[in-house]
Amino acid sequence: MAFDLQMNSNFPALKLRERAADKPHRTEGRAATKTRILAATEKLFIVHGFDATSLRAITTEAGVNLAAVNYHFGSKEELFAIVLTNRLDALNLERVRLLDALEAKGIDAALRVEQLIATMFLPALQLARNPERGGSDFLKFLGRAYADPSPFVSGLLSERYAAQDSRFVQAFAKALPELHAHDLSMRLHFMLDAISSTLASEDARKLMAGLAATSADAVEEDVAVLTHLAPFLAGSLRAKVNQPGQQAAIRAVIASA
Amino acid sequence: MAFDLQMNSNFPALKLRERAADKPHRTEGRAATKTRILAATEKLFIVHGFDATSLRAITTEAGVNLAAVNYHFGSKEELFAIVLTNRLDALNLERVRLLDALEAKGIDAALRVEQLIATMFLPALQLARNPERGGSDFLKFLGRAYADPSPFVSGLLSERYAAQDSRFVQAFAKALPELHAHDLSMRLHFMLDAISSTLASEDARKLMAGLAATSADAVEEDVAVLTHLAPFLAGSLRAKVNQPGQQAAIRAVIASA
DNA sequence: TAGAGAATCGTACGCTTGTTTGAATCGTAC
DNA sequence: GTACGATTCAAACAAGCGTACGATTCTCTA
Repeated sequence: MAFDLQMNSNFPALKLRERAADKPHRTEGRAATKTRILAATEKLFIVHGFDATSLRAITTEAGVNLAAVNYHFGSKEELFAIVLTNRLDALNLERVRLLDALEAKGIDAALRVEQLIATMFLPALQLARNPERGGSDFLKFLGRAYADPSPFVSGLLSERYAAQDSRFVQAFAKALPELHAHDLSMRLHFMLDAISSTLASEDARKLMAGLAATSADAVEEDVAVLTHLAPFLAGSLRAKVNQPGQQAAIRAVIASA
Repeated sequence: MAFDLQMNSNFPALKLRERAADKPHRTEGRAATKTRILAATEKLFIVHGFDATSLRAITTEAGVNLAAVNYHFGSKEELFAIVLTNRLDALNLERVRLLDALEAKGIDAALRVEQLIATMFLPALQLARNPERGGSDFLKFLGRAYADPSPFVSGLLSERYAAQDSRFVQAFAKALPELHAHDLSMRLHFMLDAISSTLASEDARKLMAGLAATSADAVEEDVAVLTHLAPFLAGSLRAKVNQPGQQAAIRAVIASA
């Protein structure tokens, strides 16, 4: 298990030095530039990812001068670090808060896995209903972030959220004691990779929207989505290897090759 | 279902015009340059993907002149199209051949899903044992190809292999008649995304290598890998929504939020 | 052996990238 | 009202990219 428990990241991009722009002379009389840059960055990141989003595209979208990014944020990486942590810190905080609550009240042994899955994904669904958090774009953002191929993005995520991730790995390990550690690790990786690329793609989100639309109430929306998602994922996590007959079926396929 | 059945792709990058270099003057007296470029391209693509692999990196790795790529292949896209189809045509041909064989002999109704999964992944495992096909690097290559974010790569794959993909979608639909078409489509997407990013990552491949290493025989290796993979994936495909008690468990989580 | 065409080479073009610079402008406090 | 710091601006920087071109070298054929 390659997780370590340090909470404060020392990821280079996060050593945000104090910038001149951080102590504004004027009394915050519309510091619109920084805000507009952040919004434009998020919007373009959702569509194109880190590498393919240029500073020129961002500043054009925001209607500000090209040099504004480096003036206000220092570099492209520092800008994206702020955009990413703005959204994801809240998410991960809420996730562990919910996990704490679940573990405090004790969990149904038989449905532990489904409840852990619900705990992982409910905060995202709830934040996705808050327009201040980007509304339904929040899910696209999430998918992009965890599927982004840039070493900068993946490094940032794994450094900053290692502790929270480890909490969930341990909880799943307790809920699935018969599963070897490396099998569990593989399956969780699997699960998260799949979720990420699904959230990032347009059609899968439409499916989820279809599920949610059947009920107007917010809670019922979450129930609808999670009752489709949880058994599906739990089924894969709980699957047993070497069921009787399966070996024979697979050997039959190999034989016809 | 957005598949169409045309076999011959008209994807722009595949309209490979006849190049001067294709009809060599000399009787193939070491045309090492083209081969070395192809090998270097594949090697670097595995590590960095399409966008992040520059022609200068390729030609340096291959020890040839920068202009050699455009001379022998016309463009970066045409070069990568050849590299990709070289490996993937053989794979997909073998996949449908195995599917034909399976459908001809009739499949065990109860284990249909496992057998279809085995049919999808066995050819990759077998090719991965052939040193001429890149050995174990073949799996990394596969993962990179299907996880690559470049529109060029994803467009090439979906255009060229749409027919084969459709064959498997139909076979799964027959094996899982109770699953709605859009649920099946979502879960298959899920499955393939997960497999791709897993193959592309180093640690997951080590896990699979660990499984395979327990048995020396080639067939037993495949059996070991597939008996771990198939039930896991089949479990997620077969999972039923709205099992009794699950809704309640999920509502309990929401209540503690 | 001479010539023709294939192959390689160095080099440069045009473009885009992130970043930097120095001057112009703005807002506020003295 | 003037002076100062914060902010904006146009412009340019160096570096990297894919591609193209003309000259040179190589290799086989006539």
